[in-house]
Amino acid sequence: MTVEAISEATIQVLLSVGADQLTTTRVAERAGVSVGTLYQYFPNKHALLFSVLQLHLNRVADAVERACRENRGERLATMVEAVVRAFVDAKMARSDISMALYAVAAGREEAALVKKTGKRAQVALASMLATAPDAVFDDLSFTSFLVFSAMGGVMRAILEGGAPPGMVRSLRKQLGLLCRGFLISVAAEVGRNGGAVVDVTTRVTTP
Amino acid sequence: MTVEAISEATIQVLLSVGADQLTTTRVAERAGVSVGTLYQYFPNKHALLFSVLQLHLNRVADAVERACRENRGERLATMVEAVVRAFVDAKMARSDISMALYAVAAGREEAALVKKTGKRAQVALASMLATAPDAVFDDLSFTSFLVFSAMGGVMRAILEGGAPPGMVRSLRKQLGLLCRGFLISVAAEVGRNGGAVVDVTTRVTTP
Amino acid sequence: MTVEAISEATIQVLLSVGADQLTTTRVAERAGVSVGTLYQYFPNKHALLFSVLQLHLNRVADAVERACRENRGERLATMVEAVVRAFVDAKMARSDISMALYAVAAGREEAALVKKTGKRAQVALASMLATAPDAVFDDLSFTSFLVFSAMGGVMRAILEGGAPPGMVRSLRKQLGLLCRGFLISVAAEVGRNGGAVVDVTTRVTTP
Amino acid sequence: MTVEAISEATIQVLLSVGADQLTTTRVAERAGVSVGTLYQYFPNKHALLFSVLQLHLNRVADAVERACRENRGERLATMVEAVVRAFVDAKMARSDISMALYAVAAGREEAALVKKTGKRAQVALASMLATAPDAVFDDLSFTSFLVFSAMGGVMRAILEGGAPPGMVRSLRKQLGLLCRGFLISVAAEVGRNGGAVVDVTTRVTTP
DNA sequence: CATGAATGAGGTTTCATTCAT
DNA sequence: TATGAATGAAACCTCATTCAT
Repeated sequence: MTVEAISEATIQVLLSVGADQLTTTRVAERAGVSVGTLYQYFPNKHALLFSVLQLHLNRVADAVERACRENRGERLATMVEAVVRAFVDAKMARSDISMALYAVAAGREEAALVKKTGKRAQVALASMLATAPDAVFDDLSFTSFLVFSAMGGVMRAILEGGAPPGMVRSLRKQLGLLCRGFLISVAAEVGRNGGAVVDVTTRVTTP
Repeated sequence: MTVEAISEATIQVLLSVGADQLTTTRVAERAGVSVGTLYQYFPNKHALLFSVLQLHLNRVADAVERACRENRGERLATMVEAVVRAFVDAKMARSDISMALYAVAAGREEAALVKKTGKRAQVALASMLATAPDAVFDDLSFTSFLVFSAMGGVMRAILEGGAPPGMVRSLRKQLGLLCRGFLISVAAEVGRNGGAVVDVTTRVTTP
Repeated sequence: MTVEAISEATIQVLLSVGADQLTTTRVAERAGVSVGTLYQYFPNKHALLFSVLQLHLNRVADAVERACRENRGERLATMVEAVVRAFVDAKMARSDISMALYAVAAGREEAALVKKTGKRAQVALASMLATAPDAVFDDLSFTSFLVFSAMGGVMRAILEGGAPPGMVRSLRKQLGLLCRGFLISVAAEVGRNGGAVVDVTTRVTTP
Repeated sequence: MTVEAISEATIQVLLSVGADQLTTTRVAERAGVSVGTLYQYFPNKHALLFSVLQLHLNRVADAVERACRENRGERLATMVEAVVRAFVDAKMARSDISMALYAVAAGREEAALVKKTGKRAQVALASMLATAPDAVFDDLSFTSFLVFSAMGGVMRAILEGGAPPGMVRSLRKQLGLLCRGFLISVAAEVGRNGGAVVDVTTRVTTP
């Protein structure tokens, strides 16, 4: 389809020449259509970029939401593993797109979109975490925000750093440790303050 | 001084109109000088933005490096607290600059600079963590990378989300939990795999 | 056509305001198009001027080449008359262009182009002169160079001096004398040095 | 002296970067003074270039004038040899200057100066030729103009072509042939038309 | 619907010139 | 007199967008 060709071309141009060398003409050329055609599907350049960004962000948020939906009531470790896997896979499925869009996400409205779409994932995350049988949380909204933004930060650093192949597996594990470690700490904190019982898988003991 | 006025004006313009409405003329006006003067200190627009970014990134990396230097040999909890404090304070000292520069960091060379300067902080982090008496790590380089990029991701989300006042204290604590939780988990992993002794402050026990 | 309108406008602007008051905007205005259009046909100002110069130089070189081609084997006097006529006519056909372009030809690359295109004419000249039945030459390459550059010098002086009307006929004659006189002298030189036979039309004798 | 240093620097800059890369700052730098100083000796850029051109043109015109003055009453061949030598030597004495200034001479006022100064030389030339015992001329003004502009054209082509070393001697001879050949032809023409007696050194005969 | 030549506002950059020190 | 930072008009060039075909 023409629209898809243009969207895809946008990514390609973004990757090959960068965001500030991206011109509507170049995108159209790459898509194999004329500028005029591009403007028949997108009212202006900004809308084009915004649309592409939106598509990608939604894909990621959807993946996270689905993972959260499917893991309600599971143990914390399972939840974390599922969410991390969903997030990493969604980002990595088209890592080129993920990378390309960091440059687009810098704009004002774009940043707002990133925030808004992220919020969706965070809400799903919080909603799932509330059902964990082995952990109790204090401020699930803020906690989810931290988990999600930490994952996002690592993901970005990985992608922009030029992910070594086979890094994905390792990344899933480490990101799992990061999230689980944090959630356990937070839950423990709650336990300490409020006497709640915490049952965690990872036990660390002094000899 | 003129150069500083221009650098500062760059931040102001970045914050008030955004990165792609930033023009050299506008920056010069804001700085109270003429365009010509701006070009006597910066060869071109890109160099101006790059320079401002570099200044900021170095300030942050320096703060982290110093914290790492001053906490060698301390216990893990102390280290984490110090680094988180240094990082958050450096970012928050001029949170306007931090925010303004996210839009600048999207460029190609800029991203490379972010990576390079981040590496400096990560090296310092790794070097410090290696001296922790109560934890042993496997792949300190990657671990530091994760800690630093997670902190960066959270920081960015906070800043772009419009940090609520009084969030800083809470942020320091949560970021501390995030990092400590991760490091403990990682260290525990090592202990499990190689039998190394791990002595952590936070103990989480099942009843 | 648009391209021709722009080329023509370039000449007009060159003549009306001079080379260093020539701006791409002014040329576009004169051509009745917008700057953008100009830049769709010429990558930059330099290319525009270069192109116009090239066109003119080629026209002159072509004229000379044709004259040389058509007069192989003729007597020296005929050859000279034909070449002078071709050269003068080509320059005078659009004397405005000829004049306008002296200012353009001053640049580095432009001078190289002048030289290169001139060389073409000189080669044709030499090739023709070699077939003259009534004269023998020593160094035809250098001789042609002298003939061509002398004609060029005179032409330029005439044009920049503001050619009086009806000067053309006189000019053709005088330039003919100049070239023929030189060629005869050179041929005579050869005759003197090497004994070659020289048969010239113009005989000058002491009483 | 400062003025001379600046004039010389102008030539150097002209030669090293070309006329349209020549800036007053660059000239000042090369001269080892500040822009301010340059402006204390020359009211503006144009005056600077004009002055340098004027100096050079006068040097050449002076040389030709002197040669003409000193050869009044001599035979045509002697006159020609003297003038050619004077002209070539004046141009070659500082061939770098000669070359550098072609780019400057393209301007409007500059072209006028070239014409005006050339006129001086032509007048001297005519005045001398009038005293030749062995030739009679019709339109000495136009004839001198042709001789001078032909020499100028050849000179320019030689200089811009990158004069091979040792070309000078050859050049003097060929330029001599060119001028003498022309003058003889012209004089012969007069003779033919008006019956005047012409006594020339070069005799060309058919076997 | 598709095309792509034309548009022109506006951004970046240069550089001759000034003037306070 | 010498300096050189500051000036700002103006040049070059780009590119999002339109519209006649």
